[in-house]
Amino acid sequence: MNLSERDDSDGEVEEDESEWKTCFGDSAAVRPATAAAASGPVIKSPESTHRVILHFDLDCFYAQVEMIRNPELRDVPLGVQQKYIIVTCNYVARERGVTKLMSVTGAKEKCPELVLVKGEDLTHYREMSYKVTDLLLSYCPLVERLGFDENFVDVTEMVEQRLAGMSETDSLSFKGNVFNHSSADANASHHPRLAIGSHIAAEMRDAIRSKIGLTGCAGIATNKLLAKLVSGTFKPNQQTVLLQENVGDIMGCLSGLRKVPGLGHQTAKRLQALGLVSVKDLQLCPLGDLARELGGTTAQRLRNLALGIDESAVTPTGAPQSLSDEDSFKKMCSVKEVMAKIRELLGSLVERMHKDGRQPQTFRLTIRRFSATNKWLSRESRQAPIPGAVGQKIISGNIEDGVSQLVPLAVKLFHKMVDCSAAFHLTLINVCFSNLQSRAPPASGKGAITSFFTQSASPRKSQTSSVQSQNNSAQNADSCLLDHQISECSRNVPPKGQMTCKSEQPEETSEASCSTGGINSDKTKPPPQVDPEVFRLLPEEIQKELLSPYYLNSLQSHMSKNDSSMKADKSRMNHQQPAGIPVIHEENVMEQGNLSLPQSSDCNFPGNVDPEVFSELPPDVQKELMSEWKQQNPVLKTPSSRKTGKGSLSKGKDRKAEGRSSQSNNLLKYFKPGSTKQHDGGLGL
DNA sequence: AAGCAATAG
DNA sequence: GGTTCTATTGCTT
Repeated sequence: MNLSERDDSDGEVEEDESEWKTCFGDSAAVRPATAAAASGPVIKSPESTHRVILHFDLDCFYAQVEMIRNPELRDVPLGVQQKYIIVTCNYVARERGVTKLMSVTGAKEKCPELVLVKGEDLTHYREMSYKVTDLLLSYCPLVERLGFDENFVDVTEMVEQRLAGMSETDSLSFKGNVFNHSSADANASHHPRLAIGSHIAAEMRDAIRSKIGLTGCAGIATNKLLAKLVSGTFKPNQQTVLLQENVGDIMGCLSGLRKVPGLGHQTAKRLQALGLVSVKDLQLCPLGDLARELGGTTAQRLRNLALGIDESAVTPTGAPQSLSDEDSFKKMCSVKEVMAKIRELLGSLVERMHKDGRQPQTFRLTIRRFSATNKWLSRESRQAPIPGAVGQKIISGNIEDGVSQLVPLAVKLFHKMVDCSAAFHLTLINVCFSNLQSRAPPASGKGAITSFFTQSASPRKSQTSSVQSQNNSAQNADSCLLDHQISECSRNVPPKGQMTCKSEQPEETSEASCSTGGINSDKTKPPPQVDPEVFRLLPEEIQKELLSPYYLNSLQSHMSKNDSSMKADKSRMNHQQPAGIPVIHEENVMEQGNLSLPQSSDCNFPGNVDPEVFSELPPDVQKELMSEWKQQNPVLKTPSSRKTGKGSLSKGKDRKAEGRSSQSNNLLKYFKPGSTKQHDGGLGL
């Protein structure tokens, strides 16, 4: 867990603007899949600056969780320890010089009174983490997790609804900080969407605090990159808006290439080999040079990142695609020890798997061998299918049996990697379940569709259950306007670089009292949990299926499930279009591309890609896209390999979502009674 | 489908 | 960049 500081050294303030011609965005945004809405209109716009993206980042997450579990830790310097490392610490400890990723001995030297809590077991953190995600999901379906303590939320649709319901934009204001502006300076009526976004962010942060008890930062901007960058500019427990006119500033403030999210140290090294060390270097580097070194699409993507351009979608994360447990140690060199460790790890993994409810199809064992050089690198793994019977055992709750049956499999894999007739020295073992399948619906016939809906019922029971009470009360957040000081971590920490940011003072959070639980918010619709709009669009047989007692039952027992990917699609249509040509029709964008869901016929050449746009792409990019598109089709196959003609429900979806729905892995396929509508009801329409 | 690299917190 | 314990995606075979 790494709630890293962003030390913004100062940098040249660079012009942003222009350069639009280069902005082909993230390649992901161009994929037929992501471009969503197969039948939607192609909007030619350099970047979707009308989007409103939120990034949430909890303050020293592990430490906060521990302080909730034991309130006596609130005011003492607290460090969370994994092995011999302080992975994070609270702000009291930070004041005394403790930093993240410091060795325990080093931290004790700095701060002898430091209280340590063991944090190797992630269970509690994971649970809290999902509570936050689920709470955000109760507002809006487009929530993407990034690690345990960060979430992106695409609130474009919510913003549009509120905007449409407003008579005058004069009364608008920004909540929280505005990057590089004083409050007097920033005119909210010039940036109505971001202004509304800042209010939504404030409401969500307040809900997270009042319902869950966690504080954190938020960034409000027009894409994920910028939202993430700006969310860290005022810490802790504050939020910041980034205006388009300041994109150049914030990118210029980054102290090095590594500060660009998505640019890791390997690519930073390769770029350094080209003589590029600063963000500005990357911005100015001729695309050809970059492309030669990294390939066309990567070159374009990196360059766009350096410019603050990022068309990548907020992709709903859903239930995890794999569950793993691991342990590291100084030395393990006997088979006996290895077996014991594998058993131990499998025990907790199987239990987690059981709670999840899905059935794993493949098992993987990973080891790390000791080696003086490159000690941390070098993980090796072997994986194998899990026999169906074993998988059944796991989910049926027979944990002991499940473990016992997996051990031989693990041992087999172990011997594929380690020759036990020779000496060995391991420093880590990891066990992992992946290819997680939801229970196959007993129904025959339209298997794919059925599972598309029913699978949602089971996953993530454990994590989600806690939110059930929150669903109802969440809509309340809108009307919650009572502010009150709580100040816990209320120091205002301005960015180190020079930014004349005006802040709301130590940001206060609105206090409880507004969280009177949701009374009765249940809407009863044709099928109670289904967005009526979406429902209307479905083919009749699917409508019938949704109304079947089987499905309704499964839904009703899982009211906490929200979000439909179809709903997600609808909103995606509005803002995720292939980019490419510098023509801006921002005002029109939102009207178009509604409700095209079921149309998407079977044309496999992406109907959503404008041939004109395509033809203007660099040849190598064209080639890459073509080959990607070719690979789309096989992905459609369900485990039973049928293409399910009417299964074209998922046609316009992005590849990730596609894979997920058909491979059945996760959650996120369920309906919740108009989540956004409920929230917007108050102020929106 | 398998294994690994890169990226992330 | 290096600690830990995860998790995801994309490349290569």
